Amino acid sequence: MKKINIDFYRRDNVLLIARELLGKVLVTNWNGVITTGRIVEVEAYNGIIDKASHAFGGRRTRRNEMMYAEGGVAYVFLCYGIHHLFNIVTHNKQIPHAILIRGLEPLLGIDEMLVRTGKKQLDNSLTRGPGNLSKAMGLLTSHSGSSLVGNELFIADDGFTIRKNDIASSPRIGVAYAGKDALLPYRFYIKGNPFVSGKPK
DNA sequence: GAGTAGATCCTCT
DNA sequence: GAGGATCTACTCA
Repeated sequence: MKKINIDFYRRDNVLLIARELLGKVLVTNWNGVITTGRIVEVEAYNGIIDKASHAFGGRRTRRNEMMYAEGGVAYVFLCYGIHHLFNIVTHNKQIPHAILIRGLEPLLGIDEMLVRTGKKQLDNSLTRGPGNLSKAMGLLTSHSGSSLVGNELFIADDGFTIRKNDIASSPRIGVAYAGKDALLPYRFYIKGNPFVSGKPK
Protein backbone atom coordinates (compact mmCIF):
# COMPACT_ATOMS: atom_id res chain seq x y z
CA MET A 1 0.00 0.00 0.00
CA LYS A 2 1.75 3.12 -1.23
CA LYS A 3 0.49 6.67 -0.79
CA ILE A 4 0.18 8.53 -4.07
CA ASN A 5 2.64 11.37 -4.52
CA ILE A 6 1.58 15.00 -4.80
CA ASP A 7 2.97 15.16 -8.35
CA PHE A 8 0.23 12.78 -9.45
CA TYR A 9 -2.38 15.48 -8.84
CA ARG A 10 -0.47 18.40 -10.31
CA ARG A 11 -0.55 17.30 -13.93
CA ASP A 12 -2.56 19.11 -16.57
CA ASN A 13 -4.67 16.30 -18.01
CA VAL A 14 -7.65 15.88 -15.72
CA LEU A 15 -9.14 13.13 -17.90
CA LEU A 16 -5.97 11.09 -17.67
CA ILE A 17 -5.80 11.52 -13.91
CA ALA A 18 -9.46 10.54 -13.57
CA ARG A 19 -8.85 7.32 -15.49
CA GLU A 20 -5.76 6.55 -13.45
CA LEU A 21 -7.70 6.97 -10.20
CA LEU A 22 -9.83 3.94 -11.04
CA GLY A 23 -8.65 0.99 -8.96
CA LYS A 24 -6.79 3.19 -6.48
CA VAL A 25 -7.71 3.14 -2.79
CA LEU A 26 -9.22 6.10 -0.95
CA VAL A 27 -8.23 6.17 2.72
CA THR A 28 -9.67 8.21 5.56
CA ASN A 29 -8.23 8.09 9.06
CA TRP A 30 -10.22 10.28 11.42
CA ASN A 31 -8.85 10.04 14.96
CA GLY A 32 -7.39 6.62 14.26
CA VAL A 33 -10.58 5.20 12.74
CA ILE A 34 -9.55 3.90 9.34
CA THR A 35 -11.89 3.28 6.42
CA THR A 36 -10.76 2.50 2.88
CA GLY A 37 -12.44 1.81 -0.42
CA ARG A 38 -11.39 1.14 -3.99
CA ILE A 39 -12.37 3.81 -6.50
CA VAL A 40 -14.60 2.32 -9.18
CA GLU A 41 -16.29 5.38 -10.67
CA VAL A 42 -15.21 9.01 -11.26
CA GLU A 43 -16.17 12.10 -13.24
CA ALA A 44 -13.81 14.78 -14.50
CA TYR A 45 -14.64 18.50 -14.38
CA ASN A 46 -12.48 20.31 -16.84
CA GLY A 47 -11.98 23.83 -15.52
CA ILE A 48 -13.43 27.08 -16.74
CA ILE A 49 -14.43 25.81 -20.20
CA ASP A 50 -16.68 23.12 -18.73
CA LYS A 51 -20.27 24.23 -18.29
CA ALA A 52 -21.01 21.45 -15.84
CA SER A 53 -18.29 22.67 -13.49
CA HIS A 54 -18.91 25.08 -10.65
CA ALA A 55 -15.92 26.99 -11.99
CA PHE A 56 -17.30 27.50 -15.52
CA GLY A 57 -16.26 30.80 -17.03
CA GLY A 58 -13.80 31.46 -14.22
CA ARG A 59 -16.60 31.73 -11.72
CA ARG A 60 -15.17 32.06 -8.28
CA THR A 61 -17.19 31.94 -5.10
CA ARG A 62 -16.70 31.01 -1.49
CA ARG A 63 -18.06 27.56 -2.19
CA ASN A 64 -15.77 26.67 -5.09
CA GLU A 65 -12.69 28.57 -3.93
CA MET A 66 -10.94 25.26 -3.22
CA MET A 67 -11.08 24.31 -6.89
CA TYR A 68 -8.54 27.05 -7.56
CA ALA A 69 -6.10 25.68 -5.01
CA GLU A 70 -3.02 23.73 -6.02
CA GLY A 71 -3.73 20.10 -6.99
CA GLY A 72 -3.77 17.50 -4.26
CA VAL A 73 -6.49 18.80 -1.96
CA ALA A 74 -10.11 17.84 -1.38
CA TYR A 75 -13.12 19.86 -2.54
CA VAL A 76 -16.27 18.86 -0.67
CA PHE A 77 -19.58 20.65 -1.12
CA LEU A 78 -23.14 20.18 0.01
CA CYS A 79 -25.71 19.25 -2.61
CA TYR A 80 -29.49 19.40 -2.21
CA GLY A 81 -28.97 20.35 1.41
CA ILE A 82 -28.28 16.73 2.29
CA HIS A 83 -25.38 15.16 0.44
CA HIS A 84 -21.70 15.87 0.80
CA LEU A 85 -19.92 15.34 -2.52
CA PHE A 86 -16.20 14.58 -2.49
CA ASN A 87 -13.88 15.86 -5.24
CA ILE A 88 -10.17 15.73 -5.87
CA VAL A 89 -8.60 18.99 -7.03
CA THR A 90 -5.93 18.64 -9.72
CA HIS A 91 -3.55 20.75 -11.82
CA ASN A 92 -1.81 23.90 -10.62
CA LYS A 93 -2.92 26.87 -8.60
CA GLN A 94 -5.61 29.01 -10.29
CA ILE A 95 -6.64 26.15 -12.62
CA PRO A 96 -9.92 24.77 -11.26
CA HIS A 97 -9.78 21.16 -12.40
CA ALA A 98 -11.54 18.60 -10.22
CA ILE A 99 -12.54 14.94 -10.19
CA LEU A 100 -15.73 13.79 -8.50
CA ILE A 101 -15.58 10.37 -6.86
CA ARG A 102 -18.88 8.66 -7.60
CA GLY A 103 -18.36 5.05 -6.57
CA LEU A 104 -16.26 3.06 -4.10
CA GLU A 105 -15.92 -0.61 -3.31
CA PRO A 106 -15.56 -0.89 0.50
CA LEU A 107 -12.37 -2.57 1.72
CA LEU A 108 -11.51 -1.79 5.36
CA GLY A 109 -13.67 -0.44 8.15
CA ILE A 110 -16.97 -1.67 6.80
CA ASP A 111 -18.43 -1.84 10.30
CA GLU A 112 -17.62 1.83 10.76
CA MET A 113 -19.24 2.66 7.42
CA LEU A 114 -22.40 0.89 8.51
CA VAL A 115 -22.47 2.96 11.69
CA ARG A 116 -21.98 6.22 9.76
CA THR A 117 -24.69 5.45 7.24
CA GLY A 118 -27.09 3.78 9.67
CA LYS A 119 -27.30 0.68 7.50
CA LYS A 120 -27.68 -2.84 8.87
CA GLN A 121 -25.44 -4.76 6.51
CA LEU A 122 -23.12 -4.39 3.57
CA ASP A 123 -24.82 -4.05 0.22
CA ASN A 124 -24.27 -2.16 -3.02
CA SER A 125 -25.88 0.98 -1.71
CA LEU A 126 -23.30 1.50 1.05
CA THR A 127 -20.77 3.32 -1.14
CA ARG A 128 -22.52 3.59 -4.48
CA GLY A 129 -23.10 7.18 -5.59
CA PRO A 130 -21.26 10.31 -4.47
CA GLY A 131 -23.58 11.13 -1.58
CA ASN A 132 -23.45 7.65 -0.12
CA LEU A 133 -19.72 7.14 -0.30
CA SER A 134 -18.95 10.49 1.30
CA LYS A 135 -21.16 9.56 4.20
CA ALA A 136 -19.63 6.10 4.53
CA MET A 137 -16.09 7.54 4.49
CA GLY A 138 -17.00 10.25 6.98
CA LEU A 139 -16.31 13.09 4.53
CA LEU A 140 -17.97 16.43 5.28
CA THR A 141 -17.89 19.91 3.79
CA SER A 142 -15.62 20.84 6.69
CA HIS A 143 -12.95 18.69 5.05
CA SER A 144 -12.93 20.86 1.94
CA GLY A 145 -9.38 22.08 1.43
CA SER A 146 -7.80 19.14 3.28
CA SER A 147 -4.59 17.79 1.84
CA LEU A 148 -4.70 14.46 0.01
CA VAL A 149 -1.18 13.58 0.99
CA GLY A 150 -1.57 13.97 4.75
CA ASN A 151 -2.18 11.24 7.33
CA GLU A 152 -5.94 11.67 7.68
CA LEU A 153 -6.96 11.63 4.06
CA PHE A 154 -5.08 10.22 1.09
CA ILE A 155 -5.18 7.93 -1.91
CA ALA A 156 -3.01 4.85 -2.14
CA ASP A 157 -1.92 2.35 -4.75
CA ASP A 158 -2.04 -1.25 -3.51
CA GLY A 159 -0.82 -2.74 -6.76
CA PHE A 160 -4.30 -3.46 -8.09
CA THR A 161 -4.43 -3.04 -11.85
CA ILE A 162 -7.32 -2.88 -14.27
CA ARG A 163 -7.29 -4.11 -17.81
CA LYS A 164 -7.96 -1.39 -20.34
CA ASN A 165 -10.95 -3.37 -21.53
CA ASP A 166 -12.56 -3.12 -18.12
CA ILE A 167 -12.65 0.67 -18.14
CA ALA A 168 -15.72 2.26 -19.69
CA SER A 169 -16.66 5.90 -20.21
CA SER A 170 -19.98 7.70 -20.56
CA PRO A 171 -21.52 11.15 -20.27
CA ARG A 172 -21.69 12.52 -16.75
CA ILE A 173 -24.72 12.09 -14.54
CA GLY A 174 -27.04 14.78 -13.23
CA VAL A 175 -25.60 17.64 -15.27
CA ALA A 176 -28.26 18.04 -17.95
CA TYR A 177 -28.24 21.80 -17.36
CA ALA A 178 -24.78 21.98 -18.94
CA GLY A 179 -26.15 21.75 -22.49
CA LYS A 180 -23.61 20.40 -24.95
CA ASP A 181 -21.01 19.84 -22.25
CA ALA A 182 -23.35 17.40 -20.54
CA LEU A 183 -22.67 15.02 -23.42
CA LEU A 184 -18.91 14.88 -22.98
CA PRO A 185 -17.66 11.39 -22.04
CA TYR A 186 -16.01 12.53 -18.83
CA ARG A 187 -17.31 9.76 -16.61
CA PHE A 188 -15.12 6.69 -16.17
CA TYR A 189 -15.97 3.48 -14.37
CA ILE A 190 -15.01 -0.15 -13.98
CA LYS A 191 -17.29 -2.29 -16.09
CA GLY A 192 -19.58 -4.63 -14.22
CA ASN A 193 -18.61 -3.44 -10.75
CA PRO A 194 -21.69 -3.44 -8.49
CA PHE A 195 -20.62 -0.22 -6.77
CA VAL A 196 -20.88 1.84 -9.95
CA SER A 197 -23.92 4.11 -9.80
CA GLY A 198 -26.65 4.14 -12.39
CA LYS A 199 -28.35 1.15 -13.89
CA PRO A 200 -26.39 -2.05 -14.33
CA LYS A 201 -26.30 -3.24 -17.91
C1' DG B 1 -39.79 -2.69 -12.42
C1' DA B 2 -40.50 2.20 -13.63
C1' DG B 3 -41.56 6.75 -12.47
C1' DT B 4 -41.90 10.58 -9.20
C1' DA B 5 -42.09 13.35 -5.00
C1' DG B 6 -39.92 14.89 -0.97
C1' DA B 7 -36.16 15.76 1.99
C1' DT B 8 -33.33 19.98 3.50
C1' DC B 9 -29.80 23.93 3.74
C1' DC B 10 -26.15 26.64 2.12
C1' DT B 11 -24.74 29.74 -1.34
C1' DC B 12 -25.37 33.04 -4.80
C1' DT B 13 -28.53 36.45 -7.35
C1' DG C 1 -35.83 33.57 -2.87
C1' DA C 2 -34.33 29.94 -5.95
C1' DG C 3 -32.12 25.88 -6.90
C1' DG C 4 -28.49 22.31 -6.81
C1' DA C 5 -22.46 17.27 -9.73
C1' DT C 6 -28.49 13.17 -4.96
C1' DC C 7 -30.94 9.35 -2.59
C1' DT C 8 -34.76 6.89 -0.88
C1' DA C 9 -39.29 5.44 -0.48
C1' DC C 10 -43.49 5.19 -2.19
C1' DT C 11 -46.84 4.63 -5.75
C1' DC C 12 -48.76 2.19 -9.65
C1' DA C 13 -48.66 -1.63 -12.60
